[in-house]
Amino acid sequence: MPELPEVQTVVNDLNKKVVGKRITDVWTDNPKLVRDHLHPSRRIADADIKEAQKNFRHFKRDLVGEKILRAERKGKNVLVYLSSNKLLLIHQKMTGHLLFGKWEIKRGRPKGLEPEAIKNDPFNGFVHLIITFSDKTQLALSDMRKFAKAMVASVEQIHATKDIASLGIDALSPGLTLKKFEELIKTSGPTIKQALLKPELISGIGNIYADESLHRAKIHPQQNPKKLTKDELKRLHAAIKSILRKAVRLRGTSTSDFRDTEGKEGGYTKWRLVYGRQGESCQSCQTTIKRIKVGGRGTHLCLYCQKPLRLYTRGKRQ
DNA sequence: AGTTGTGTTGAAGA
DNA sequence: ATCTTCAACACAAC
Repeated sequence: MPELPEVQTVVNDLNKKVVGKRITDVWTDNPKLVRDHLHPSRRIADADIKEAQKNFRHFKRDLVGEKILRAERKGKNVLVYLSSNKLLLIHQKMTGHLLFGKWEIKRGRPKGLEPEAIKNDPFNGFVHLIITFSDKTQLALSDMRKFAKAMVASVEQIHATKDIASLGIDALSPGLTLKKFEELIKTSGPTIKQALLKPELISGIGNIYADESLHRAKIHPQQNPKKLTKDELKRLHAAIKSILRKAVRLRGTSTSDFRDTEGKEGGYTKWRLVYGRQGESCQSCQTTIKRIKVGGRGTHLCLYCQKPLRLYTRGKRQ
C-alpha cells in the first residue's frame, strides 16, 4: 500500500533515474487506467472500451517526445513534470508501484528482463503500463488489482484537479505544527483513526502509518478526536512525524505488494509494531495484538497500551 | 469451490 | 452536512 513514505521513495528514485530522459513510446493493456483531468474519478465501463482506447491514444500522444524534468510527491500522488509545461499524474492506489528496468512484449504480455528483482518477484509481474525512453530504458506500472490511475495535462490543469486541489496539508510538511495539527483534528470525527485517514485534512497517512502512530502515541483508534487531551495530541503529532520520517529513510513498508523502482521491498516492514501483527505479542507489554474494524477499515492495536477508557486512581492514570 | 477479506478514494446512499 | 457502505479489481485464505 503506497502511503507517504512509499510514494516518497518512488519519487526520490525517479529523480535519480529518469530525469533528463525523453519519452519515445507508451504501452498499455489496460487503457481504462488513463483518466480525464476534468473528471479524474470517472471510470470508463468495459462496454465503452473504444472511449478508453481513445483516451489512451491522447495520453500517449501527449507523452511521446516529452523530456522528464523532475518528480514530486503531493499526498500519495506522483507528479512528473515534463517539458512543454505538462504534468503526468500517477496515483498507485492500493497495489500499484512503479518499476524502472527493461521489458519485452511477448504475445501481447510484458516480460521483465531486468533487474533481477523484477524478473523473480511475482508482485512485480502485473505490468499494465510501460513508458519507454530514448535510451531504451523503461518505467512500468505493476498493479495487481488495476486500481491505479494516470493522467497527463498542463501543470495548471493537473493542479486544478480535485485529486490535487482538495488535498490537506502534507503530513511531513513543516507547516503541520502541533498547533495546526490540534486545530485540524479538533474539527473532525467520528474517530481519531478516521480523522488521520482523511486526505482532505492531512495528506499522506494511510492504514499502516495510522495504526503505527496511534500505537506509538498510546491512543485507542476509536477515541473521539475532539476529546483527546493536549498531551495525547502532542504524542500523536510527534509519533506521526517520527514514524513517517523513519519509514522514508528505510524506503517504505512492504507488508504485501509494495516495491521500490528496483522491485525491492521496503525496510520499515520489520519495524512495524502492530500493523499486520494480530496474534503476536505487544513488544511493550506482551498483550496479544488485536485486529478490529474502525470505520470499515482493518485496524491493529494493543488493547493494553491503547486503552479506550480513562481510568483514574488517586488522580493518576493507571 | 464458493465466499470473504484486502485498502485508496470518491460516489452513492442513509 | 455527516456518516456509512459500496465499487473498482485480482488474488489469497478460509
